[in-house]
Amino acid sequence: MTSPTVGRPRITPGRPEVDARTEILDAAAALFSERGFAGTSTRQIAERAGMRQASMYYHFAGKEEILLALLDASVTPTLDRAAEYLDADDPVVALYELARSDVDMLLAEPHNIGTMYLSPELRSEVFAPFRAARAELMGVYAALAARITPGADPELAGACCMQLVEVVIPLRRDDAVPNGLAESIALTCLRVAGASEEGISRVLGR
Amino acid sequence: MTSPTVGRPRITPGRPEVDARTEILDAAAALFSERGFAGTSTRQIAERAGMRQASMYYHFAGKEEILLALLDASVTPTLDRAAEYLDADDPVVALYELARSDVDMLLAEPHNIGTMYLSPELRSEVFAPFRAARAELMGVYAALAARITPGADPELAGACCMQLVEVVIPLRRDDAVPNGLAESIALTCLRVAGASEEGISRVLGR
DNA sequence: ATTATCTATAGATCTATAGATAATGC
DNA sequence: ATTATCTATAGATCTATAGATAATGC
Repeated sequence: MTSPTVGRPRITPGRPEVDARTEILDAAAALFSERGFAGTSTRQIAERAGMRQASMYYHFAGKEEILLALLDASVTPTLDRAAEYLDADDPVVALYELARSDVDMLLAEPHNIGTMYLSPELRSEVFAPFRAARAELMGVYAALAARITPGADPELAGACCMQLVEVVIPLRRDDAVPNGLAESIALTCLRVAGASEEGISRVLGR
Repeated sequence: MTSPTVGRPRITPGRPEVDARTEILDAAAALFSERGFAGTSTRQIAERAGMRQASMYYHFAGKEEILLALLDASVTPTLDRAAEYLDADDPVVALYELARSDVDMLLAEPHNIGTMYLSPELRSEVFAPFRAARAELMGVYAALAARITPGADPELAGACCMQLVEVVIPLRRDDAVPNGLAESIALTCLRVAGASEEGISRVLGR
């Protein structure tokens, strides 16, 4: 977790208190978010992380493994939390809280890593676990929406809610995140899922 | 518009009735949508278009110009149409029709070119006109939403409506486009914009 | 001896240009 | 002569590996 005491020193010393792996992940997150996966070279990552291009390979087997580590770190806590909301007593409150916390999570990431979620490189087999986790998250949105409005197409409602949550990605990219965004989007998700005015005021009046 | 009669023949003849420029655009749209801009090489584009890599440069100055042509062709008709809805008598009907036709347009594209809208390569100055057109389209959504619910944040409502319309992009990528998608999404946009039940039934009962 | 870096580089790209060539048109 | 292709290639990457090196730890 700190600069190594062992091993050949870097030409320019790394940040103290941060280990090399974290420096690489942080550099890659910034670059992937801004230029995309294919548009970022291993040299750029290493340079931003304060080391030589080849040194990166001591910590990661390749560029894909770096992206995989970033995506896993971003989706795992989200999914763990979503599972808790699934069996909540009140699906309206649960959907609100789920959407709100997902938006907050996307805002709390040090870089706008959500930009990568739609990236075509994720089609590769390497990222199958990440795609599966995303599908599972969408399933939670769909299940909550189905409990709120039993008649509607739950798949579509789930996709719409997730899509709506992810509006934070372009807004953040354009530095256009307003105050109270998470609550606004969560509320909008309730409307998308067809929650009644009564259900909505139940959430707001807590 | 047809295979050229003049000029050195291709090694493998192109599709008849389609000019080379169109073949290049079509090949690039397919590849950009599937692998992204940086992930697609000029060689891949040319090969899919049935010509040698260098021959492409007779028709386009470079890879960026191909993408620009594709994006322009996709956004220009959309924007022209949007302007007509702006001054409609009934903003609820107008928002519904705008969203519906945008979804239909994204579905009608021969390839899922909407995938490129979030691509980080679009930050380049070359694509400023495209970004401006998108901002203008979002302004139309915002203006209609503001007329429907004067109290709310119009910027946010516009962004949410556009984001919702673009749910068609991941759905199409996953081959999960249900019947009546355009109408469902357009209706959901009305809910997002805060349309009253009365306004919604006005749209549905036409 | 172990660790974490470094330098150097092989081999595979990739983009764009130069210049030749094979058609038609005049 | 004009057009639309071709071949060939320069020059700039880019990824990953091999092997050397400079620290600490034992």
